[in-house]
Amino acid sequence: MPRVVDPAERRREITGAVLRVVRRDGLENASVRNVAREAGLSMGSLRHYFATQSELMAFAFRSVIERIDDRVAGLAPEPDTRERVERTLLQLLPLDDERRAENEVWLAFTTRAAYDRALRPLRDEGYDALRAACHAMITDLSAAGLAPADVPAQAGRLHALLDGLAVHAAMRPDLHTAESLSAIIACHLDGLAVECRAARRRGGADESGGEEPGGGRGEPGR
Amino acid sequence: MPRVVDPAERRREITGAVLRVVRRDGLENASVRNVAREAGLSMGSLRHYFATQSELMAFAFRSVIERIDDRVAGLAPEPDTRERVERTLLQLLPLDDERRAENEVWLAFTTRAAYDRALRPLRDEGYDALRAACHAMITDLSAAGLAPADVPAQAGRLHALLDGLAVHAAMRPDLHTAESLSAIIACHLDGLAVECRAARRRGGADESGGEEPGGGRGEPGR
DNA sequence: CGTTATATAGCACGACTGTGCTACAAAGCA
DNA sequence: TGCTTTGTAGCACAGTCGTGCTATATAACG
Repeated sequence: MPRVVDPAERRREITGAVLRVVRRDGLENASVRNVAREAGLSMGSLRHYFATQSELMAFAFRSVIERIDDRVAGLAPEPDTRERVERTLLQLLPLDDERRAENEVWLAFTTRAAYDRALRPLRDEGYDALRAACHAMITDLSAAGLAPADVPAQAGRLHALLDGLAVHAAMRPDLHTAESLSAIIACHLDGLAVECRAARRRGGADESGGEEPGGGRGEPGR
Repeated sequence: MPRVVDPAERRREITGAVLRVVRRDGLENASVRNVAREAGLSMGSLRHYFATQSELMAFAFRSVIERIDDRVAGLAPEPDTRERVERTLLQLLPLDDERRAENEVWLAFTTRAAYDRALRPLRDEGYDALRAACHAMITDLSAAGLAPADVPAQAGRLHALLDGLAVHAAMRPDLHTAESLSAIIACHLDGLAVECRAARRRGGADESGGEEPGGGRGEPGR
C-alpha cells in the first residue's frame, strides 16, 4: 500500500496510542484491539507492525525509557555541581504533564514486570540506568564537598527518594505539585551538604576535595 | 449447609487465596475463577461471600492495609525516640517474606487504583495513614533534637524514601536485602540528626527541646 | 506492462472473563 | 415433622482477548 509515512513513524504513532490507552484505562486495558482503535488502525494493520502483544508493549516501554534518557542527555551544561545535580533530578521528576504521563506508564510497566518475564529486562535496564545516574550524581557532590563520602549508601537513598516521589506524584497528583516535589529535592540536597560539612568538622576523615567548600546555598533543611 | 466454619474465617481464607494469586500471577490474573480454584472453592460458592469481583478485591486490599496497621500498633513500647522511630520504620519495610508479599500486593493495588475508582478510597486511606505516621515520627524526632524543625517537608521526604524503598524491594528483591534496607533507614535517621544539630549550632532558631540533646548514636552517614 | 513487496482490513477460532441463574445439600427453627 | 436459611456447586450467556489466516489495494521495481 501507500508508503505515505515512514514505518518507523507509524510505530511511533502506535506507541503514542499505547501510552494514551495505558494512561486513560490502565495497562490491563491496553489490548491489541483498544490500541488499534486508539491509533485509528485495524487490528490486522497493527499486527503488521507488531506481531504480538508483548512485542508492542516492550517497544512502548522502551520508548518511555529512551525519552527519559534523551531528556537528561539534552540538559544544558552547567558548571556548578549543586545546580547541575538539582536540574538533573528535577528532569527525572514528573513535573509537567508529559513527564507525568511517562511516569504513570513507567509505574504500570514496572508493576507488570513483576510477573511478566518479557518486560523484566527492560525494567531492569531502566532501574540500573537510574541507579547509575544517582551514583554519578552523589560522586560529583561528594567530590565537591556537598555530600557524605559513603557513595553507595547515599546513592541508594537518593534513588529510593526519587522513585518514591515519582510514585507519590502518580498516586496523588493534586498533593504533589512541581513546587512541593522540587522543595523536597532541594531539602535533600541541602541535607546532604550539611551532613558532609558536619562529618568533615568532627571526624575529618572525609577526603572530599572542594570546588565550593563552604558553599551550599540556602538554609539547611528549609 | 454446614456452618462448619465461621463465615468471616472463610472470607479470610479467600482473601489469602487472592493474595497468593496476585503475588504469583499478578493482579490482572486474579479472576474470580482463578481465586476460586486457589481457594479450593467453586465459583458459585465464592460468589456467595463476595457478590462481585471488585468487592472481593476491595476486601483483600483492605485486609492488607489492616495487617500493616496491626503490625505497627503491636510494636513493643520503646522510650528511646530514635530507637522507637527506627523500629517503626523497619516494621513498614518488606524485610521478611510475609511483608514482601504484602508489599507486592500493595503495589499492585496501588497501581490499579490509578484507573479503578473503586480502589481509590482505600489507596488514599493507606497513603494518608502512612503520611500521618511519617509526620508523627518526624515530630517526635524533632522534639528530641533528632530532626530539623521543618516537619512537613521532612515528613514528605521520609514518606517518599519509605515508599521508594518498598518499590525497589519489590522490583529487585535480590539487590535489596533486609540489611541494605535497614542501613539506608539508619543512614537517613543519622542524617536528620546531623542536620538538626548543624541547624541549631548556626542559626539557633531551632526551638527543639532535647531528650537526648547531643546523642544520635552511630557515625553520621554510615 | 506485470510482478512483488508492503500495508491495510477483517474474519474466525478457541480461550478466558464476570455475573445471572438454577439446583441441591445440610443446618436451624417451627 | 416440615419450612426456611445458608452454603456449595455449576451451567449459560454475552463479552473480550490474542492471534492465525485470507483478501485486497497500492507502491516500488522489473
